[in-house]
Amino acid sequence: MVTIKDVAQYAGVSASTVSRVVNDNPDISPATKKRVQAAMKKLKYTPNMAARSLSNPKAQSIVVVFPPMADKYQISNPFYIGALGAINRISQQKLFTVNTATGDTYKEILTSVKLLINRGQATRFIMLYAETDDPVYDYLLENNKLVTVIGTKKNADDPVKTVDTDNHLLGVKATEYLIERGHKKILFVTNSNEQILILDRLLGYQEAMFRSKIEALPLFLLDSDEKTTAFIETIKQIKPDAIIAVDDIFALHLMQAVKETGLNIPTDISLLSFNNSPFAQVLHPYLSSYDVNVAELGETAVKQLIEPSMSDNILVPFTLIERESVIDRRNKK
Amino acid sequence: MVTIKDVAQYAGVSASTVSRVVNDNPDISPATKKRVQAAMKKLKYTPNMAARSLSNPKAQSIVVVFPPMADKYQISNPFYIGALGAINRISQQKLFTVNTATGDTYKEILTSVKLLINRGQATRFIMLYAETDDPVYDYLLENNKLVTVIGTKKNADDPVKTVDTDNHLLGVKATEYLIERGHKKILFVTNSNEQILILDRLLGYQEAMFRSKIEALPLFLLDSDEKTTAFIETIKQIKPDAIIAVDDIFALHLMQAVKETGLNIPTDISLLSFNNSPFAQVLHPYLSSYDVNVAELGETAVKQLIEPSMSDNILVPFTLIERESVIDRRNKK
DNA sequence: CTGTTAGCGCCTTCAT
DNA sequence: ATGAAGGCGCTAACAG
Repeated sequence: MVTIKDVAQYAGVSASTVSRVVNDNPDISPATKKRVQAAMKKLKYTPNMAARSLSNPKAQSIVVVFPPMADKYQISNPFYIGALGAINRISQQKLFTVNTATGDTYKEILTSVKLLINRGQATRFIMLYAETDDPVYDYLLENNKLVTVIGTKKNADDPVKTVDTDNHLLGVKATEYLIERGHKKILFVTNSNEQILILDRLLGYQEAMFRSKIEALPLFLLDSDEKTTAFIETIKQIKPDAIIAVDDIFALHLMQAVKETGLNIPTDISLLSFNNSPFAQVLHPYLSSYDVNVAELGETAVKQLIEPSMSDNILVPFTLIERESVIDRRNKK
Repeated sequence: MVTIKDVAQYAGVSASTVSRVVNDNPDISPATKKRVQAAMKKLKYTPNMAARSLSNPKAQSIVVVFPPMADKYQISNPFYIGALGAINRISQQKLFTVNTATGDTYKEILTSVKLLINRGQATRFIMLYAETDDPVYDYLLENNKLVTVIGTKKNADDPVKTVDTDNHLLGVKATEYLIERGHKKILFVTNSNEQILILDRLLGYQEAMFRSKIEALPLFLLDSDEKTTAFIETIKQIKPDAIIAVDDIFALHLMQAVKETGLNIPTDISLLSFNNSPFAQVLHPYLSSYDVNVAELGETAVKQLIEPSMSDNILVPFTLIERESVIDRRNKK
């Protein structure tokens, strides 16, 4: 293994100098900087993370906090693993070590977090979820840790940074996309009305409908199996020409329900959803769905944590993945 | 932060002594051992991992190697995240730090692995996948790292440990389960015949059929969309009373295909699958599926890596999760 | 702008 | 069975 001393010797400088170029210390002459970098490259030097965080305890590690794993649905969303990948990638570049805090319950996650803190002086955290009654979030704040959450903060004045999708805009864009393609009766369906992100999307939908001077249909809340029959009835009565579902997997349920009405997707009803999870491509028609750009979400989170210049609250753009579940109805008239 | 010295002082011993009890050094008197442990507890001492791996470079870290993330399907299997959770949990107990190696491609994963090795002297690895042409596996072996793979080794004499599901037995049990419930014409359907695990399950199926003196149906390989019509034809002709699918998500495709024949699941055809992923509960009828016990797989992997006494190759039991897709046909006669 | 020194928390000889 | 001393690789004052 090649150490900082090897590089120093090879470059004819002291270890501190090498350390300085590694850490981008500004007051170092371009000439020696170049020489040292050449030496590092030549020797294939890679800093030892353990030594690093020993002498500079509060800086070199990022811990990624996962949501409770008891919820298989949530956890099997490739979002989490994708975020981990993205975070890993730039953390490696920036010479940060990444650890993970996991558990089946919030309590276990908290234990995991505490251990990491006591053990390795972890001070930087990325929370992959945002839940209202989450003790981990509270603990981190109480102990003055640096945290950025992918999602929203609990209270407006919490000292945490956030990266998130612009869910309001998402609602607007989805609705406009449908309207542009000749849809008039657009129904917004959700399986929960407790998450802020869902509310935001709904508001976006309503705004877009209003602006297009089309009457918005009331939200249909399908939050239990029992409401499925009511949903089917609603479909038969209202005969919407498009449905916006808040999530791919939920959209799959809707597909099954719609099928029972005898109506066809997408011929009779278009279906548009969010998250672009693998569930979008399980059954035909494959779902058109909005991708929220996990990689950028993850990268931004890391940058917010280690680059002081980054803004505190950032919104990341999304992308529509067009597949089979929405058709253009304009020429049908 | 409380250090080893604090504990030493509090217990009235030297730091070395504390270090020895932390590391289970045998020649330490029971009395002082007890006293030190009390002190540790009292002071809530947790060893600093960075310092630990600095002075004892080759021992304190485990890296978990993920499969390429480009494959969204594979990666969204909660298996990986579940394994990470289990590994995390006992690694924390055993005073090991866990890092992750990730990437979109094998090449990127390899880069990640190399970095970890050069940086933190990582020597212990858990591979979450087993693929025949995987450069990461080769690299790890060439460099004499300690590795256990969750799955199978490439060559019988590779110096790696393995934990795996007994896929042959899985095939046997699944088939027997169906037979016991009065099924006679059992069709085994797969979307690939290249993975060893699938072959093992198939062999298990054939063995069980043979032992029950029931004629085994030929394997149906549904590895492309074009073969769907052929599959539908086969169903109509053969009229199986049960189908074994190699994976939940694949089973979902089969459900859709079967529906087109006019036959009903489970009334006409039972459907049994493997992996017990969240996909099993997306559409009714919810799938009966075999759970492979991720937590134990992960825990065993860690133990194999750090406890010399553990056997090199271990099989972990599985569990059937009964839901709606299989019915008992015995009383129907 | 660069080198020297000390020390981060722990483990491991080497003594005793 | 236990303590003292040195060092792992790196960074952070402090000089100069």
